[in-house]
Amino acid sequence: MSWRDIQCGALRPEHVGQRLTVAGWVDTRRDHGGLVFVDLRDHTGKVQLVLKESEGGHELRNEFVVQAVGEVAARAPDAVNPNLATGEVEIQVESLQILSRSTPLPFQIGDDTVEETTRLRYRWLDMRGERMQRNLRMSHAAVAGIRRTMDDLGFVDIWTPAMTRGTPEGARDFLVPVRLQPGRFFALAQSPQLFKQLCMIGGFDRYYQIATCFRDEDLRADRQFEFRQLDLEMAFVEREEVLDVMEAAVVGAFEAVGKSAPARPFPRISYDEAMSKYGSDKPDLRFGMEIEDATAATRGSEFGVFANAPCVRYIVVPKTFSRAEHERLVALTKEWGAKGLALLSQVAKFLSEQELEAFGVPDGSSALCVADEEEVAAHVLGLLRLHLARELDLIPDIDVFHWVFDFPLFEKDDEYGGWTFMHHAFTAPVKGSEVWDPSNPGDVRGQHYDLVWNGWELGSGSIRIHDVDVQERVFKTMGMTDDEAKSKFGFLLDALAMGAPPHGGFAMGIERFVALLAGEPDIRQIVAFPKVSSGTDPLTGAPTPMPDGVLAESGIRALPQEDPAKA
RNA sequence: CCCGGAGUAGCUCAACUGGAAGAGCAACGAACUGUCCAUUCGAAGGAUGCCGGUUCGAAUCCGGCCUCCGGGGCCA
Repeated sequence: MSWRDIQCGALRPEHVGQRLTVAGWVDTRRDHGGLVFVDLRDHTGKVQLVLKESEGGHELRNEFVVQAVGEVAARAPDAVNPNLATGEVEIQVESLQILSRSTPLPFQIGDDTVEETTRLRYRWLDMRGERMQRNLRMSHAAVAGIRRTMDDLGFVDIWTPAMTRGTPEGARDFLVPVRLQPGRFFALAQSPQLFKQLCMIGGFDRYYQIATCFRDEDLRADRQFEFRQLDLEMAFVEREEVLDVMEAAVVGAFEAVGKSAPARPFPRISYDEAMSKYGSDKPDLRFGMEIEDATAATRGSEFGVFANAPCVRYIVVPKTFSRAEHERLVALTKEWGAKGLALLSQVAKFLSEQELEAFGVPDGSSALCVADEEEVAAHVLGLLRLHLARELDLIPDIDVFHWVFDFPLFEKDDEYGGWTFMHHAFTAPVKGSEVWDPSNPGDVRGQHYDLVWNGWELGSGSIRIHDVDVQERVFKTMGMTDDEAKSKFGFLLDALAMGAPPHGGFAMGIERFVALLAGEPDIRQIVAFPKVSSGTDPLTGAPTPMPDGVLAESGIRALPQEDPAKA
């Protein structure tokens, strides 16, 4: 005997007259004394059970798991429920069995006003609701669509280690102590980057993986400690071929979830344009409000703040600001690193007619100006642009995908004063600039590309270095000695020296992608069991302290921590 | 680490300038044979996140802390 003959949401008039077994959760019950109605729910939907006095319906409570046997009956015309797919039928229960009881619930299933911490603490209940069912199923469908696309395109799914060698550069690693090697640690992989390159050198030509990655950095709406990425790598390719595959994967995912896909090819902008117009390398292109430059026009201004600044930039906002509103924005921009934020109308008295004309602010609008280093002005105005667009509700409900190209290969390292890579150390420089002055590499561009959807960075990729000399030059530019390079990345240098094909690839964050696909504001709605911002799991209570003996076995000892209960 | 917001019954929220902590839903008891998030009646439910201070009197004001959310820093 099976637990059920049919799922709850599948019952239709065609089943009338059949004696069927159904099973599911008690969604609601309406107890009329001699007659009890129960909406029985599973993930496919609900069906109404009708129980007579003798069937034990009074004992049922919300979220009990029950099995019912009965005849499917047509409802009387005036008893049809048009809000239910199964609303034309009901089950006249002959026997009912309670398979599992439930204590009173901390919240009602499907209540979308419940605080997220409570939902996460009782995620198994949250998952019974329509929202998580939809999101996790959509996530599955999107990944299935991606896998299908990759398979069709001849990519080979190769598993790479989660436990690997730590890298001091870039994001912090999660460390794994090793009992057999006391005092030594694996790092959880931040991405399969080097392994997939080795797969190319190993002759696999097209690799992909839905890879789990780990980064020990503060959590955000779009960041968890662990996340998955569509990770792919191709040998003997140019940039365009990689982009083409990625667009195919994105479209494949859209089609798999039944949404109309964005038009290909996706538009492109350069890093320089993104930074100057939008102050961000992942600009939200759903709206304008572009950053403009008034440096030339104010170079000889009598207004010293403008005249003496290395750069004067501004955005024009379709609103006038009160003094209080302006002051609030000033406080915000100072927080972001600006010295101030000038409202053009307030400093207009110091400016000439010509200067004011150069700004060209229409009536009813305001120009908000930052006079500072170019980098600061771009950064601050970029953040302000986003902030005001959200606040003033200027972002249309559309989807914009685009690529960003021509990133610098290196950037200044504020912490150590030297140079470091902008994305990772394995991105190839653009053709023709394979040689540079390691002490001043700021002008070298990399064959790097980012994919952006509505201002979220979905992922990035590059054509990699396949020439061992170029790779050594990159390490050197980062201030690594030959010995250091050899000890950290000797295996890569060896591999590159033994017949490395030209290759390149990409990595796209699955949770970010699905969150946008599902219209969710953060990736916790896409992750079955996410962590909260403090880096803890409210469901299991992890992480937990470990007994000293366990730590000792792994060759480590915990530093004493202040006990918050005593403080 | 920094900035901002929030924390009142199991859940979601009220409580004006400091003046007796309240509602809906859930849970509990009861009535009811056609409801559909049934209805009606009844009873119950609270150290107002924690610690301290001001006050005749604090959910409300002040100080410190905790937790969650958003963001900055950080994050190929």
